Amino acid sequence: MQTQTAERTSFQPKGIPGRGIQLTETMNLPGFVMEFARNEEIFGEEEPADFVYKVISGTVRTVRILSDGRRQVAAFLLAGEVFGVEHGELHRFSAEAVSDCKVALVRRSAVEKAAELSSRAARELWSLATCDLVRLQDHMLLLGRKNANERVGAFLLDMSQRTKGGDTVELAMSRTDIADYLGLTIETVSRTLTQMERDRAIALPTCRHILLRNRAALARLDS
Amino acid sequence: MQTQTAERTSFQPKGIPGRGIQLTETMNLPGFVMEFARNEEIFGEEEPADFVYKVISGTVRTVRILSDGRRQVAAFLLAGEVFGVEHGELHRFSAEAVSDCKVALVRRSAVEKAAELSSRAARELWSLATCDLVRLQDHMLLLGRKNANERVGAFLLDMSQRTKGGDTVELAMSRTDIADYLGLTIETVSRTLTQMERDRAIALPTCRHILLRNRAALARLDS
DNA sequence: CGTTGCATTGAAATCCCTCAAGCGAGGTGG
DNA sequence: CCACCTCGCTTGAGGGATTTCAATGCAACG
Repeated sequence: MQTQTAERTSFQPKGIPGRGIQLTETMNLPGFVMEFARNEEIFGEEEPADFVYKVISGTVRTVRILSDGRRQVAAFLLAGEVFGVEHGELHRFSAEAVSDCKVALVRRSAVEKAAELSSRAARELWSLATCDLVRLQDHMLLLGRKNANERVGAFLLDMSQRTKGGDTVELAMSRTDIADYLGLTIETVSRTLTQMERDRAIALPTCRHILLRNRAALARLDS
Repeated sequence: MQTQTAERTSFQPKGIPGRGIQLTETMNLPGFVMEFARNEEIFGEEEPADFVYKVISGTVRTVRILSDGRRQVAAFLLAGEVFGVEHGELHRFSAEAVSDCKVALVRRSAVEKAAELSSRAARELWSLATCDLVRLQDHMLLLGRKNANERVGAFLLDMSQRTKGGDTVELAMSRTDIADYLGLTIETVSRTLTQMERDRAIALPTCRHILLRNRAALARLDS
């Protein structure tokens, strides 16, 4: 899970240094791009939150872990999405590469200065946070009150919408990641998907490649 | 549950109109105070989010409901806490008075203008959102990965800390509210509290009045 | 061709939910 | 004042959804 992050400590711009990173619509700030291999840690819990991150390509997960190893995936971040924005000085969760991916880093101080200078930037920064809030609230309802079928159904519909692949969903993440995101076990996720296939709601050409055959049936599980 | 909110539609300042509402440290904006009776709705899901709210006294809950009636309490807001800040034009959840309470209202437009004019205000507004994020992330871990004991234990410790009542916790909310907050049933909450009392971790002089006798035992349940 | 890392499947166990009854405090009316 | 009701909380018994434990399948890789 945690491979070396030693290279991080040197902070060598891996991309085009000084080139602007389009963090939000109007915030174009200096930064650099780094690549992370599958399962590599991007930052760890309790580490200083000196950067703000944006996924360029690939998929990232944010994770919280209990002392006994129980794990909760807080979010999956797809290309174009921003993460690592924190309230305090430290990260409250860790971030890891689900697949090999490219991530843009912008100094937090630069982001804060931009927000200081431009109310438009400040508003966009606030918008990032409140977008996250909306997502988290929905997810809280899912974790607190939905059963396994509803959780998996909502997950597939959400991924389908976000990846814009029509009825085809390419999952970058493993069953374990999905389970930890949905508050289930890997076995329950697997069984639920199998059952959905039997019910002709989906097709599973391969385990990472899912075809939505009956969105209505999946949506019916939702509120 | 939903008593009349008709009086809301007139928006008569109930407090000292024009007097500043201390929304955050530096944001002192014109607004007014309203009182809500126990279980009265403060605003509803899908209603225009024209105001930002701050609890003056009493306790408020924010709620999301599934079509079949399943309910998730997203948060309990205590005196001094701000709620109703939204990403879009509409509220994504409803807010109700847990107990009789006083709530200050500030026009959203006023808040946005303040954030426009002062980067300090903008930063504080952002801070409100990210504070919520931290809380929601913790709660997500609770809902996704903790068992009934851990959930109730964490809830008691959290309430104890926030109400600053030492080892005494006065619960403003019913078992139903607690259950819907923790993603459990009312019966499980009740049984868990009873068991904690048997284990001498807490005492229950009355059902709304809880004494923490062994914080370590409660905390041990946490990560 | 064995190994390794997921994913699937089955059987048994468990935790929590559901259903149902009882209890106690508070309010109301006779 | 007491009977009566209501509402919220507690308690019990039984059941069910999900987890746990264990085995198997399967594709990728050296």
